[in-house]
Amino acid sequence: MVKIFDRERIFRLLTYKGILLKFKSLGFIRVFSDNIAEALDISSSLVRKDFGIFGISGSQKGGYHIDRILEKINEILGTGDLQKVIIIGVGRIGEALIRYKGFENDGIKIVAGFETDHRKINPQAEIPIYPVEELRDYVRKNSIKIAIMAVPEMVSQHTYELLREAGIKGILNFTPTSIKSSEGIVVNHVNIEHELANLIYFVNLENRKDEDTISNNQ
Amino acid sequence: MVKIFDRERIFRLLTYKGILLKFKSLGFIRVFSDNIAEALDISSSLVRKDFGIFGISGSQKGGYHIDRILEKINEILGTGDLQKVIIIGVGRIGEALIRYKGFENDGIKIVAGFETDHRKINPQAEIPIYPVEELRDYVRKNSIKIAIMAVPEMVSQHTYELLREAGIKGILNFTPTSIKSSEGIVVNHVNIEHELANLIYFVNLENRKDEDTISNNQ
DNA sequence: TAGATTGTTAATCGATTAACAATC
DNA sequence: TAGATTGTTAATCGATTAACAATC
Repeated sequence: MVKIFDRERIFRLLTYKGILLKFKSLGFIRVFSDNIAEALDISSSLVRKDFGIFGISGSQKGGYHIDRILEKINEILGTGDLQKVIIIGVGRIGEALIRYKGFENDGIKIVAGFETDHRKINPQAEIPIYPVEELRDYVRKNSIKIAIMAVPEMVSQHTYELLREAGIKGILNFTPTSIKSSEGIVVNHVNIEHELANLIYFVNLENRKDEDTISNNQ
Repeated sequence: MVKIFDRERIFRLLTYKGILLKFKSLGFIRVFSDNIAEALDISSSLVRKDFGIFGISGSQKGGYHIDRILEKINEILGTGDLQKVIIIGVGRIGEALIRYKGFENDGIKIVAGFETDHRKINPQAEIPIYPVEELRDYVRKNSIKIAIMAVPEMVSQHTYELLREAGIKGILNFTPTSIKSSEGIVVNHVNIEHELANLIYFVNLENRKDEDTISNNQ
């Protein structure tokens, strides 16, 4: 049986990975749940609970072996064989992502981009840009499962259909449109407007709290 | 007293806003909690509960007035006066964000960028790019509270200190480094690697579940 | 041994959902 | 009136935390 972990826990696993790599680079071999907790501003109970759930064990004397945790995390995440990802829509954001180095840490590689604007097509580039017409064939030939969607809002629904028909199983959606994911397709959203608006809300809240405090003192 | 809503609820509020603007553009004047729930794949109980918490009321006959919900949402979010945001780090991602139109919907405007690379400085541009040395003055003179951090990972901690000293109150962090937010500063992370890795996990999970099903049938 | 940490259980907390009375 | 929807209460669910026995 495959255990199913929820989104938050998996995110936390990725955060553990990050901080453990940092600890490792600083020369540490082992960590206590407390070290991780403090670095990430969570409780050590939660760290131990997570590790328990993920089947990561330590010892009462020396805590946890960093390398052993990392191995286990990679195993759970299925890191190992390189994950090939394509980008559909090579505008500003698409291009920024294509050029972005640093996915390699997690065994992720962006292998191609797809565009409707013919001026951007460039099959000879290091990361080739193909016309969207070739999407379907490319996805099948290279058994691509993951796509990043970075097209204009207007065509997002249509693009979703294209990806679905091409056989894509997971989409990271940079479009502001919320897409109802259908049968067997996972869609995750990255909505920068919402992130900003959320941040602004909490910053203004701090202000308002301050004002409250002041008026309460009067 | 200022009510404090949690992160998830505020995000949902933003999603409500999006779908309601869509409904409105389709000519609708009113909605039922059910319409919203179905469009967003959540329960109508939750929609009504949220609305109750946010002080949005409707009628048993005609549901909710879209415009009235939108007004209330904007009121809660504090939309109205334009929110000025700066970007520190004008690399690929920073540049993509600077050029990105579409924040205006939420009353957000990127007003300036800051860079260490002198070749990128351009104070005459539509959205001017200044040297980081001018950050502090600019932030104070223009009472900027929000910054987007899009610098290389190596300098993220240092950049955080710069922003804090300049008086920034909220940071949207595009860096993979997890920053422990200190006194009175809100830090939100956008970690595209993690988003991708998370997506990949869930897609692979679907596969593994399928395999399980097959092997169970044998 | 004394002290510290893991692993785990039980308690707590909070968010979502179900259900339904009140209302139009 | 009959039917449908809101608003709200109580039930459920699940995740986090506190606490502590077991262990090194």
